[in-house]
Amino acid sequence: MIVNGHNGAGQQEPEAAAASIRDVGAAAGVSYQTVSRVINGRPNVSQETKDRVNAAIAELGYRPSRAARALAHGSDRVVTVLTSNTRLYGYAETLGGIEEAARAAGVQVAIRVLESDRPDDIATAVEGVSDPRAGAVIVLAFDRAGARALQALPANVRSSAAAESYLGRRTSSADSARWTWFDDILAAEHATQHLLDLGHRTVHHIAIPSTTSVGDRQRGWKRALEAAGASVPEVVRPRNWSMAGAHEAALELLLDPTVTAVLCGNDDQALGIMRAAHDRGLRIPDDLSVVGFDDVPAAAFLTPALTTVRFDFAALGRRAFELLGDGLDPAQVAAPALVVRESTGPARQDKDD
Amino acid sequence: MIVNGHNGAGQQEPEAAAASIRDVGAAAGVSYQTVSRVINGRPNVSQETKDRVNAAIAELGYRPSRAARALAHGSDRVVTVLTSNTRLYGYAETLGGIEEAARAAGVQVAIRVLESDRPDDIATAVEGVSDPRAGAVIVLAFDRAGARALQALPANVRSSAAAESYLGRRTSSADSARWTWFDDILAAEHATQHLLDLGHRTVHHIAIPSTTSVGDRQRGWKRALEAAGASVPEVVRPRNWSMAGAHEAALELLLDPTVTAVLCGNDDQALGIMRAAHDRGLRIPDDLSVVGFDDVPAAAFLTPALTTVRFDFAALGRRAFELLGDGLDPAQVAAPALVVRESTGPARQDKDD
DNA sequence: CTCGATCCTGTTATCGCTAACACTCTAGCC
DNA sequence: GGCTAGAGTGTTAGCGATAACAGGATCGAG
Repeated sequence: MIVNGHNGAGQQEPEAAAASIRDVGAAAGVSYQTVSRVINGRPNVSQETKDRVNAAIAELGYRPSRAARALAHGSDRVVTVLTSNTRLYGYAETLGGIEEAARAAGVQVAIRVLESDRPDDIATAVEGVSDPRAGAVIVLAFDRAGARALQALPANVRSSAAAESYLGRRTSSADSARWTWFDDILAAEHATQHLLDLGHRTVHHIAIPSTTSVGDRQRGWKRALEAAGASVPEVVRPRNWSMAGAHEAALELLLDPTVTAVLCGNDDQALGIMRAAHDRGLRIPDDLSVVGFDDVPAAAFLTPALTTVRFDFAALGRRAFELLGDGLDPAQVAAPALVVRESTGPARQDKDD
Repeated sequence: MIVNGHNGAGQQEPEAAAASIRDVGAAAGVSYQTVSRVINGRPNVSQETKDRVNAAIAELGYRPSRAARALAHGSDRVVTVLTSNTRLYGYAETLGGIEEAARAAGVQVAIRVLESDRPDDIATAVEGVSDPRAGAVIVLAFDRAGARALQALPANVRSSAAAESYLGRRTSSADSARWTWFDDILAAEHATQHLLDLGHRTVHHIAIPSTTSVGDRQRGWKRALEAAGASVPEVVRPRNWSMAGAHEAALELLLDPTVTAVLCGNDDQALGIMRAAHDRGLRIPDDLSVVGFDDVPAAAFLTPALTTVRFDFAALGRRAFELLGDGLDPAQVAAPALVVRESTGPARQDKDD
């Protein structure tokens, strides 16, 4: 990253030494302040001067220094996204939404990933992005690491957060933070209800890590079950948030013949379960109904195509970016919607028939 | 992003106004230069002074200004990744690798996505990242937009590139750029050979967009076919780089009963084809063998599990980051490997039997 | 007891840019 | 025809840090 400032050839070589605003001014025969005016499209510069300056800029290959600009101006147009993951669908999609909105606003986006949810790692990460004079930060608080980072953020840095649900009610963090979230509870309730309506006696649930011990998806699932008077099976907790983990856990779960419907924490898990069903000789949806969460692109092309809850993560990201501005109240993005495809069907009457 | 600098309450409120290095110095009763020394772990500062300064820093909640530091030091520890996409598996994974390496090196990572491959969009994007005094840039040159951005990059900005193959031989861009790439040709050759070995008369190919009109995957496929003396079918070009596009194109292709093996440009396309096979009543691998590229996490859990070529994109990203340093020659990352699973099998003797 | 070496700390100049103010013209006005 | 408004440009200060040099103590050695 360190650029060697020396240039043995002196000023012969136009290449090596980066031109500054003063060089441009000198070349154009105007003060460097006038150059600044031209660059920033400030009024009161004659067309002739403008042309001369632009010509000098082109000739010298001049590019303004971001650092100097930020320093003089007192702020930099940057958002830093604080997240524990950049590859999982929901995270990547949200990040994409933030990026789109930021790009449209001419704001640069930086990423800082949280290596773990250990307090010292969180502290280090937060430390690095907490330059209050620089830009803003958006934290993806979908998991514990994110939630902790959000709380660790100093009150004087401009920030907003995208979360699985409204954490404001549970956190001590200041009002300075702004939030966007999905109504996970309602979404899970609908999905569970869909399965119940199909005639399933009850619905099993495979959980994903959450910001809290009990995630909102789990909460909604339980609520629907209780409202319907169905029994509430024990929640399955795979050893990790991956397809392999879900597959492993499902292999175990599917030994139980009373399991006819499963609500998965996300589509990756659903895929793991579908494979486990295949491994156990179970047909979907005849023997087992599966519902996912997220609606990843692959969901529609699987065989059978996956019934899942669609979330507009990109919109969530865009919204989180907007919340950085002033005068906006926390609000939800478009409600999640259940997309019924082929992986859910009527309950079989009795497996042992 | 603009922070309001005024603070009605004056200095009563320790919260609002960001402390500078001078404030810390004043609070600790030393010059701000000494504070700088403490912050940067420079020698020749007494322990007592250090303690006093650290206490003042903690009390004032002081954070150094990135911008000021960058300006004074002449460079900023930032890499900007220039890419046309952040969500597709290969891109996201490579970005992840870059991020890991950068984080380990204490370098911040920024993202700039290319909205299109139109020259003016490329120019705008390149413009924004070409501050030679700031950090370095890594371009993901997997597609045309990326390749163009790479060429448009001024010679005086430190950069490296991750590409589908060694573009150096085709581009006019200076030596200042450094490269990492996979051997796509060989990988495609192996995959095609695998299918041929299974007894397939020939292998059809669905292409993905490339930096050039003929991608290296296509090149390797053709080479294997010719070496085996097999006929070279016309390449299928879906209307876009998505599952839906591949699905659509495959629906058409599979009308042809002579098609028994398909090499897809990537795993997403493979999924689209597998679904199309299902829609056409074809069984995999009995009636049709399918091979993908990338080895996305889902590949192993599909039913049937997908035979595909594994690429270590994260390693590619890490390598691209390393190349930013000095004294390294361009080199390839671990060779791609064919992972044989369930989607490929012996050719059926004759469909019309 | 004086002197140079070593430690510690302060002073000054700069990085490249923007903001605020000052100044010089040229018009347009009564 | 002197005066004011405002366009066009230059001058002077910083922004918050680092780097290079300068200076005051402290200390062992001759």
